[in-house]
Amino acid sequence: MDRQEAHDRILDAAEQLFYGRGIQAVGMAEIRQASGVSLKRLYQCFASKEDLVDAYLRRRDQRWHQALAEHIDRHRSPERRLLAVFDFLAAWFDTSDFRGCAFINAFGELGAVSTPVAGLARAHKCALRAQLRALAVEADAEDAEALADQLLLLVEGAIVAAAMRQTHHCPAEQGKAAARGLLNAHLSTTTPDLSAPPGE
Amino acid sequence: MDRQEAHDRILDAAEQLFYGRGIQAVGMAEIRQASGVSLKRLYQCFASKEDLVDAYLRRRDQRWHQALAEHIDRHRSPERRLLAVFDFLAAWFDTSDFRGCAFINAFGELGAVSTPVAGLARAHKCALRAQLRALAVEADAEDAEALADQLLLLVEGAIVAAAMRQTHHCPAEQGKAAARGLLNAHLSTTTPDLSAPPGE
DNA sequence: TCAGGTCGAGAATGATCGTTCTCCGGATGG
DNA sequence: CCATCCGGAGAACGATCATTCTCGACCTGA
Repeated sequence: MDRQEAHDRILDAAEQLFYGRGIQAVGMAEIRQASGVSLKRLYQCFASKEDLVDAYLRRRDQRWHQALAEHIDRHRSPERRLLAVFDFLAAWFDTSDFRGCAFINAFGELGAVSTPVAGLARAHKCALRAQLRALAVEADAEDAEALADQLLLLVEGAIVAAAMRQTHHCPAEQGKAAARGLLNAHLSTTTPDLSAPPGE
Repeated sequence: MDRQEAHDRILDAAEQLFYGRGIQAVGMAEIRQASGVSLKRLYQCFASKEDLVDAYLRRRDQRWHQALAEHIDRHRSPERRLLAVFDFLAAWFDTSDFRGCAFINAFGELGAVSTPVAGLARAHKCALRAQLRALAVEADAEDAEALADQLLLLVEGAIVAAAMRQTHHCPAEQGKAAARGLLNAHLSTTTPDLSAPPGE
């Protein structure tokens, strides 16, 4: 097993464990065991647990945004692209190991105590807002900034609600419905009513 | 110092520390020092850290909901009462020690590892939804359940966004604006447009 | 004054954790 | 065949933490 493979296996194990149980709840020994990499190698690849956490969050951020972008890019019409965000969420929420937003969780756990973690969480949300803003601009919203802000609330709210839900009602559907309403409101002076869901 | 006062001082110190820095980041010794209560007494009042965390979350839940209800009850008109939720949030977000929702944070940190914590967090959000539902019913929304769900997304999203924000834009205002839009949409068949903020 | 009880301060205990070190087997190069 | 390096397994170290224990001071009631 070469260095690169060890690196990846460690990061895979760390992601699954950190995300699934919380960062402070999993020790380096457990990551070692789950990855099948020796402790020595582990510390060659990542100088400290802090480094590993950093790498975990960075890779997750990149993958998450890429997956979201791919989901959006399956659609052409600006409205559909915007609403596709919530379809992406719905699919994510149905993942068997879904446990909320890794960044919200990490921020709640370590945000007050680790500036790097707080910074990565903020950067993740900032990038999400930029993505939503771009969609709002595409959709010709009157005030794209305001729409982006409001959509961000819906997205984050849906993620939190989905993480804690006990019922099977899908917060992504609720968010999508709300987003349709907001989008419609932001377009109301120039375009026809979109309140009724278009067939898809 | 009698038992009751010790109990309260411990809980006060624990709340400030747990909320401000995260539960696992603060040790019993620090709570002892901050509360000025001896370790022996601390363990007489709370049999374990788990107990203390439980009590912290229960008291915070009760106080938070009571403060919200009081804020709502300053208004009479159903629309005002509903939107007052976001004024409550705005005031909360401006608190100097604001660090997001204690329950979202606790859930992210311990939800996967402690069933009591997960249960308390879920109960907190469940009560919030019930409160929003009541407001939606008062306001004669066509579908109070759906409106409550959507408002819940806005509230939780606003809390998360406020916890992480770097700018001084207030997510509570964004949430309020979005809520006005949603409320209006839910009333559109029966009542006049409320999109324009009423003077207050 | 004494016996009994309570309390605070902080040391002791036992567990866990991040990190480093030791030791050994095996691969490699001459 | 030998010397050298590298990696794996896991013991060792030092720190921290939750929890308990010790000890001495202080109060109380007779």
